Order: sequence, then structure tokens, then C-alpha cells
Amino acid sequence: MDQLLQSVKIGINEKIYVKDPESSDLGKRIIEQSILMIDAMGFESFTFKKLGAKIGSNESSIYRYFENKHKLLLYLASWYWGWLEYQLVFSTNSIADAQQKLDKAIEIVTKTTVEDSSFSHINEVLLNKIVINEYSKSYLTKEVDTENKEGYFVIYKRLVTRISTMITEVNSDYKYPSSLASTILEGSLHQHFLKGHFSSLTDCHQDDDSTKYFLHLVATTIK
Amino acid sequence: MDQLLQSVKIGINEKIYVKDPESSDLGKRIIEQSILMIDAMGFESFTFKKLGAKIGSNESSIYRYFENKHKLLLYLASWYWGWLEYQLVFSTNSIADAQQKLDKAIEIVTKTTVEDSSFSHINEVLLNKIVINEYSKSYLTKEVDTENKEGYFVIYKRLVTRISTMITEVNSDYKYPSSLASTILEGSLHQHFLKGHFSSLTDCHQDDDSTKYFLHLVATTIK
DNA sequence: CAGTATGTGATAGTATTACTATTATATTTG
DNA sequence: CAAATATAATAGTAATACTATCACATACTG
Repeated sequence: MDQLLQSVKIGINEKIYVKDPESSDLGKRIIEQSILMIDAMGFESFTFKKLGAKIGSNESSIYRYFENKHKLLLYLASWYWGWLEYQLVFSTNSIADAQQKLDKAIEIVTKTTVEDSSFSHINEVLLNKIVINEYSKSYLTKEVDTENKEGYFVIYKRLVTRISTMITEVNSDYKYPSSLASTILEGSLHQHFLKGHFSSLTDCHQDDDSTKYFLHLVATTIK
Repeated sequence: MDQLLQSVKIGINEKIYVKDPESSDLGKRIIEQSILMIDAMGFESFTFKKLGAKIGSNESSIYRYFENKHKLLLYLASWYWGWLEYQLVFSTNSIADAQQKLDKAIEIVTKTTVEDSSFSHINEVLLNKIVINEYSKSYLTKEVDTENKEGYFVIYKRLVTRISTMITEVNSDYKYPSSLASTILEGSLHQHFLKGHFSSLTDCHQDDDSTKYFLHLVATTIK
């Protein structure tokens, strides 16, 4: 992506934050540094107190932006999925052929994230790593149904739905378009995780193997 | 499963526990009640103090069996995967035809768990729910590489490897047997989760839909 | 220009968690 | 019966995840 994205703001459910972090310098530093810290120390060890120390601010000030670190994770994840969705829509919009369109979509969502400097304070490569390592924790909770009703997962759901629709447009007889779409998204994160920690459980060792694996899987499945 | 399993003990890495919970009555109560509690309140809210109160014992006594609740989760998960592996090996052992064997394996690992009273103190239905909701948290940690080296995930890995081998036996030219095997196991948990909380993201709404989905997916993919 | 609202920082305080340590008591085994 | 072992009870600690209050600086408003 390039300049274009610089003027686009990823629209995130306002209930996720107390105060929009994009609305101030402190807010942006919270986002920027929380990405670095969560990547470095993991979500469990990350605290608002440590973040405050890192950005030369106070714990209590961070609470003015996010109720708790769970909400911050929801924010980061929503941002990431929104960013991916933008790329997906942008890149597939002009493709007429349904199969080609789906292939492009699979490529976008399964590929390894590379440097993108469109958003100065957000490191997309690290954010992708965070999503791989922490995203499941955002919905594997007892509060998932309430939070889902509040709309905290809409962007992710919309992304799955988009892919599901593209699958149906290639083959309207295929019975499991939503399951296949969710398998692609979740499975892609999982394959990237395995690559880093359980390499014997995957055949995806190069950067683009994951894309090849899913392209083949989907093509044959809905043929 | 039936009587047979009653005399089989699921072999779990001894480093996971301080004292084998199968070796005492208190140990068995810890396992039995922790399953009920984690299912009811979720892993985050579950504490050894609450468990102690529930089983009429003391927090400190539970620490004599498990270092912390993370290790207890690893124990429960290992037990579950060991139990599944046993069923898989038992049910597929006598099948000569490679395709039939793989189909049986997929059926075993993707189906919804139903009542099994072989192990009096372990409720397999609830344990399956716990694995669906909490298993990812056991490996999505900063300690995963160390713990993997310690062998805390061997049973799960062996299970993936078994399925991977079966895939190769059906089609030795297929390039992604391990990725496909891990996609089946992880994807199955995910589809069951979606069924309960994000039903618009899956087409698996009946108990056996997940099995049908994966049977079709695998059959077409490696054809 | 005074007054007020807003944003941020500093400090303190609370309940809970995740332990560790010690001691007492009960039970089992040799 | 003595010794070892298992369990229970109590206390204590550092850290976490907040909440509340107050102070201060800046900005904007009538």
C-alpha cells in the first residue's frame, strides 16, 4: 500500500475505546509503544504501568484511553483486520473474473506482512505478529457473546463474509463457503505460528508457502 | 469407547506435574473439579484458591500437584489429546485401505464428543469444551519454545503426525500433508467454537457438519 | 482578562492473584 | 511404635488491575 492509505482512517467501533487514541499525541504513542511492547514481552506480561513508564506517561492517563488491556488488544486487532480488509477490497475491486478475484483475496490474507510505512506510528509487521500470537485470546473468553453483540468483532466478521461471498461466486454449489473462509483466515494465522514454533507440524517454511498451500486447498475444494 | 480404556492409563509427561494426580484421591478430585470449574467460569477466572474451596481442600495442597494453573491446563490438554489418540489408533488400526483409514481418522478428531464414562472422574464432554475454548492459550505464550523442548506438547504433535502420515499414504505426491493435518485438528476446534459463538462464520450447525466439511475438504484436496 | 473546561500527571489506596514458607496434624508404612 | 509422608491451616509477599483524588498546565469562551 502507499500514499492512499495515509488519508484513510480505519474506522473502529467507538465502544472499544474511552477516548480515540487517534485524537491526540499521547493516544498515538500509546498505540505505537503498546505494539512494540506486546510484541516484545507478550500480552500476558504487558501492563499499563509498564507502558506508562515506557512512554514517559502515567498509568492513569492510559486508562483514559482504554478501560483495560483487553480492550486495547481488541483495538489493535480491529485496526489490523480493517487494514487487511482495505487492502483486500482495494486489490480485488477491479478484478472481474471470480476465480482470479478469490485467488487475489487468498494471497492478500495469507501472505507474510512486509514493511508498510503508510501509518507512521503503527508498525504493521509487528502488528501482524501480535495478531498471530494473541488474536485468539481476544475472543476465547467468557465475555465473547456480550462483546460480539457490542460489535467488537465486526471488521473480522465482515472480512470472513467477503471471502465467503467470493467463494460462492466461484462455485455457488459449494456447501461450506463460510467455514472455508474462516478456515483460511484462522488457518493462515495458525500456519504462520507453526512455522515459528512447531515447524514439524507444517510444510510452510518459506514466506509464500502458506499462500500456495491455501490457494491449492481452496481451488481443489470448490472445483 | 468402553471397558477397555478403563485399564489404560493416558501417559503424560511427568514434568507437567509435581505429583501425579492419578496417584491419590485428592489428585483425582483436583482433576475432576478443575474440569467442572474451568468449563463453568473460564480459565482466566479459575484459581487454585477457588478450586481448593470447591474440593474442601487447601490452595497449598493443590500446589503440591501442579506448579501453577498453566501446567494444569497442559495436563488436561495432554490427557484429552492422549484420549483422542487412543481412539484414533484403536479405530483405524484394523483398516487396510488408506482412504478409509484417513476418513475414519478425520471422523474421530472432528466429531462432537459425546458422553463416555470410561474414566469416572473425567468428564470428556466438558474436557472437549475446555480444549475448544482454552487450548490455544496453552501454546500462545512466550514460553512455548522452552516448554516444547521439555516435551509438553508431544502427544498433540504425535497426533498431527499420525494424520499427516495417513494423508501421505493416500497420496504421496501431496505437498502439504503436515499443514493439512494441523489444519484439520486446529480447524475443527475452531469450527466448533464458531458454531457456539459466531454462527454466521461457519456452515457447521449440526453436530456432524464439521466432520462432513473436513471429509470433503481433505478428499478433494489430496485427490 | 477572568473563568471554566479539558487533558495529563502524580500519588495513594484496594481487592485479588499467584504464589512461598512455615507449622500443625492426620494417615500410612516399615 | 516410630518414621515418613500427605494434607491442612495460616501468614506473608510482590505484582496486577484497577479506582479515586488532587494538582497543574493549556486552551477556549464569554
